[in-house]
Order: sequence, then C-alpha cells, then structure tokens
Amino acid sequence: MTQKIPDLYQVKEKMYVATDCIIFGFDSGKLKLLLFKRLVEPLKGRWSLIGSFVRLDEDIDVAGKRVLKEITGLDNVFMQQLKTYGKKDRDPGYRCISVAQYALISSDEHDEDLINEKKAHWFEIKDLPGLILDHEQMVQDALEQLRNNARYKPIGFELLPEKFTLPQLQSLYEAIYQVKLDSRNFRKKVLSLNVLEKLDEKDKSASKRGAFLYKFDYNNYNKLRESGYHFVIA
Amino acid sequence: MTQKIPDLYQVKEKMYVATDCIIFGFDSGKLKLLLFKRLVEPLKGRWSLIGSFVRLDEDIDVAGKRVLKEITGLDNVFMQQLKTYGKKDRDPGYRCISVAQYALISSDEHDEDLINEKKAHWFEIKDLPGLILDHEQMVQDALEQLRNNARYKPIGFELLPEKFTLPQLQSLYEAIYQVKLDSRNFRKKVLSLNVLEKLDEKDKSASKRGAFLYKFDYNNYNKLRESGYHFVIA
DNA sequence: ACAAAAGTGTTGAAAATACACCCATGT
DNA sequence: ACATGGGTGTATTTTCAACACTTTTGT
Repeated sequence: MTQKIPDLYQVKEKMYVATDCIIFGFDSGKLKLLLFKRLVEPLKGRWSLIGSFVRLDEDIDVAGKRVLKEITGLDNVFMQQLKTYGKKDRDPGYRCISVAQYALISSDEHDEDLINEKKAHWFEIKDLPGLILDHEQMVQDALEQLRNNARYKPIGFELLPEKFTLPQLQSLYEAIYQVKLDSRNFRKKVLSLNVLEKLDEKDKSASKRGAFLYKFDYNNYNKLRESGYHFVIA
Repeated sequence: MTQKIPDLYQVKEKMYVATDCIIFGFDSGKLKLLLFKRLVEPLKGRWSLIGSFVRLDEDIDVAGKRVLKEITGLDNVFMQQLKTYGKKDRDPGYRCISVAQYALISSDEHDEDLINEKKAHWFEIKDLPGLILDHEQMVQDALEQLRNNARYKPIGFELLPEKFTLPQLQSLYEAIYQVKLDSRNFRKKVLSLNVLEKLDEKDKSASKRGAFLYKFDYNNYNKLRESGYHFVIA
C-alpha cells in the first residue's frame, strides 16, 4: 500500500484567536465576577466577559494579562488558563476561537475609576445577568475549576489581600463552596497544614476585638507539595 | 474624558490553529503513550505527538477525534481538552497555537496495522524519547492532569476494556501513580463505591484460577456524583 | 453593661492503613 | 504436587464531624 501523507499536514487555514477573562473577586463575604457592558456592535449593550484578540506577536497568557491590566490597572495577578472554546459556530460573525483564562483578584486592590470608565460592574456570583455567546458556559466552567482547584491548591488565597484573618479566609471558602463551615474545625484544619504565618498585627475592621492577621507561607506550601500532600480545605 | 474604545476590539489578526493529541494506553501493566515519527519536514524523523491543523469549518474537539480516528481507527474514544499552548515562538516557522487534547484508549482495541503504517510506536511512560517543540511539556501536563482526574473521576476505566478484572484495575492505578497498592484495601475501597458490576465470567488470561470480570456501572456512578461524592482511589 | 465577633477542646464515628494466609487451577 | 496469581478479615491509627462557651473591646 502506498504511504500517503495524511491530509492533516497540509490543510492550513487561519482563524481569529481571542482570549476572554473570567475575573473573580471577593468582597464583603461575597464571591463576585467582573462583567462588562459591550460598547461596540454586535451585541452592543449586552453583558459579557472582557476579552481581546490575541496579537500575532503576543503569547496567549500575556494577552490575558494585558486585558486585565487595561481593565483593573493591576499587574501580577493570578491568572490561569481555563479552557479553549472552539465550536465552529460559537461566534456568529466569523470563525473565532477563544482561550478563556480566569483571574483571581483581591478586591481591595483594583482601580475603581478604571472600572467605572469601562462600564464594568461587579456581580454577585449567585446573581449574574445573561451573557453573550458562550460566556455563561465559560463562567460555569470557571466556577467549577475554581472549586476543584481551591480544594487542593492554595489558590483561594489569591482572592485575599497579602495579610488576611482566619475569619476572612473562612468566609472566602464559604463563598466559594456556598456552605457554612464550623470555625473550630476550619481553624484546626487550616493551621495544621503549617502554611500560614501568624503576624503580630490585628485587623480591627470587622470587630472591636480584632482578629490576628496571617500571611501565606509559600515556602512551606512548596515543601508540603513535594512530599505529595494534598491540600484539602472544606 | 473621552471614552475611547479600547484598541483590543480592533486588532484582528489570524493565526494557525492546530491540535495535538496525547494518546495514553495501558498494556501489560504499563502506562503507555503513542508517538509518531514525523514524516515531513521540518523536523522530519523526530518523535512527536500526532496533530493536525483545525479546519475552518470544524469544531476543535472534532478535529481531535478526526486525528485519533485516522491514527487508531477508533471512534467514540474518551478525549479531553488539556490546555492550549500559545507562546508566540513555540513553533519556529509561523505563529501557530495548539490546543492539546488527551485520549485514553484501551490498548486491546486499536488497529495495529494502521499504527504501523503511520510509523507510530507505543512508548512506556517512563521511557519516552525526546520530542519536538513543546510536546514534552504537553505530555508532562497531560500526565499531571490524568493523575489529578483519575483520583476523582472514573476516567481510569477508559483505559481498560469494557470488561476488566480487579487485578487489572489495580495494576492500572499502580501504573498511573507509580505506587504499589495493597490488594485488600484496594478492593475494599473500589467495591465500596458500588460502581462496579460483577459479572459471572472469569478472565483466565493472567492466571490459572482466573479473576472475575467487572463492568463499570455508569448509572450508579452518576447517582454518586450527584450526591456530591468524591471518587478517590489511591 | 452589652453587643459582636474572635478564639478555643473534647468526644464519638468513620475512614484509612497495616498486615498474612488460604483458594483454585493448569501444568 | 507445586507454582501462580486471586481472593479474603481484623485490629490499630488517623482523620473528620459535631458540638457551646469564654474572651476582648468599642460603644
């Protein structure tokens, strides 16, 4: 039989490649999502994720960071690729695939003026408006991945400021998983992991007594990982 | 201040979009990967994953299935998107991003002639040759995801024939995680999940006594999932 | 003095681990 | 009869889950 070079090596068609950002924040005990009112046709005026085409000379993850910077003013944000959406008819205009990436930002940090200017709005996760195209699917998938990952990696910490209190951390996990946790068991479990460093300061913004602040200890976390341990909160 | 529509809505450049397939198999107690000797320049003769450009009128996941079919002759294979590789210089020739997908196939099924014809070869996971471009990274990432997923979802079963024995299943998990498991504890745990249906047949290919065959029970598994259970083996 | 959130221990149940021998069968 | 892999039970340790009161401090 003759050896035919398969067709697949030859078909070379180009497509539009975009990235969309699912931006999670945490504020007042609520898990939130940053959404945008589209300023341009088509679908002008509808809520959507923020996205951009990826430039020819730009890494995809860099494109995500660029978008995030343009919107929030933030650099150095935790961002992770979620999934690529590539149904041939997902965008009615032209063939465009989208690499969705999700970001976790601590909501005390972003630039509010910038967000207002871009007609963006923080929505509670339980109360999202309808979104264009496959953006609702993206959000569902991102939530699922966030929940999976927050169980075994400390990415939940990315949603908090550098220094945070245990009640804040607990409330974050409660918001992510939509459950109520017992504070005694929660503290026991978290502290037993030895990945939190207790500081000598207190945060008094949430109570008169004040709660001790902690920092996440990446060194200890990495040691823990290497020894094959699984990080399970909640 | 004037509201400027951000640049990002306007840059529209097209790129090549490819998909690469990480094909896992399980055979003789070893976890294996199907690799290909490249038939075309550039990098002709080097080992690589098998891939293809995605066609303009083709969903990305469909492209993956097409590639898999061309190589193994198999339809209806478990396949899952891994990650999109989009560094701007990942391919030296032109800007090309690749959506990596991984497949799990039960090694008794594929078409050997087809594989020979395509100059493909099954490599043990512990003994892989060097690969082109970022394909080694893809394989590492796929392994990590396989290990993560096999812990909480029954995807390990995809690597076995429809009917399999408990010693086979145990050996599969041992191959995935590179550990030795205690057969009593393993059986206890797996059977306690109630997702296996014991058949009245035995497989005598591995021992004189023969081992009972089991089938995976998707109904019970789905019930289990809905009740929020986490599937943890090993 | 009181309201409001922070912090703290114990007990019982359940799950995970460690561990060694008999069984069935083909040769 | 023996070699080979299949199959089984129990005791110990560890982890998880349930549960309520005292402390601190600003008003």
